[in-house]
Amino acid sequence: MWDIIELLYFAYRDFVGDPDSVLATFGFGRAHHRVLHFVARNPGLKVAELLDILRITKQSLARVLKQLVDEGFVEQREGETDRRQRRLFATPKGEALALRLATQQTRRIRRALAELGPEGHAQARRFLVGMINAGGRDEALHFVDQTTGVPGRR
Amino acid sequence: MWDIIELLYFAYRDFVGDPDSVLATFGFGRAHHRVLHFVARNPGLKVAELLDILRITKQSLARVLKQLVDEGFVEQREGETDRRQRRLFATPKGEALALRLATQQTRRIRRALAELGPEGHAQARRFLVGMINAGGRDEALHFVDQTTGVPGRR
DNA sequence: CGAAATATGTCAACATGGCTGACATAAATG
DNA sequence: CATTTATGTCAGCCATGTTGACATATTTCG
Repeated sequence: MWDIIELLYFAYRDFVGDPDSVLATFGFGRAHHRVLHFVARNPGLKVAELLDILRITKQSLARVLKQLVDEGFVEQREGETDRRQRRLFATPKGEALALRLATQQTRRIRRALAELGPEGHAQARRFLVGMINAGGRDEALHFVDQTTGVPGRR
Repeated sequence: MWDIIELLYFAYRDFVGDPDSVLATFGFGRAHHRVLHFVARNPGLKVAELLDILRITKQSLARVLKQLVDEGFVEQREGETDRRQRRLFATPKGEALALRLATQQTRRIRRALAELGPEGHAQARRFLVGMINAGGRDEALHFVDQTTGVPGRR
């Protein structure tokens, strides 16, 4: 198992490092990336849901979210049924960036899966799902699968 | 691929979260964990090698390493052939902690792999190796495999 | 041998992105 | 109308990353 522990470390390190240079040109960091990614993937996401995905505090989120909104990557709209809510949407500009960031990571994943044969994707997926806390697994999968707005086909 | 991006995020989040509570009781953070882990796995590691594994600066390393040394989890010994070197070793106390931290993560991994069938370990391993930068892959595998001192059997 | 390269340590200052606690506002709900 | 809910915000702290400059001991090389 020790090999998996270390490989997970190395793999994740390189994986999240992909977007760094692009992010830097916008003055953004990894925190911005995570927010933008999940907003782009889940149009109309509520702030509370985003907090729950990221498991950070309101204040930590506010810092990066404000920048994304101010610079026109994310847009907030009043909830249709509940006007207290600020539903979050990626703007076209935001979606373009999210797509660009994801593209590099996708390339890396595709390359890795290519070495695994036809069942690779399903296998990798099952492994990763199994690594998630049993409790939060359904919730995580909800965000992973039940996506109505993949960036690029809004 | 989007599902893998997100699952990797969730899986890694939970995976690295396992040791947090134990670390907190020692006043340590994740940075200490990483250092202790690689030292325990590679007895006699040179500082330069550790810097290369972690990809952090000398100053960042110094901060956490000093604490680990001061509190008796890691020990520095002069290199036998090159006396400029400070080879790093986990003390018995350090190895015990490393083992304890790894045990939780190992349990999680074992559980995830159990759902994959007999080839699970090899498959997960190949996937993760494929995710590592092609350039640094050999070097990473060097540390993953060529381990002379698994904590617990020193 | 003496100069240069190497391995490591250290100081000061700064950035990012977590955190807590307290408090504010508007809207929904009972 | 009182309470709860969704969100925002202020102030400050902490962990861990960064840069740049410089110090020390030791090895290596011309």
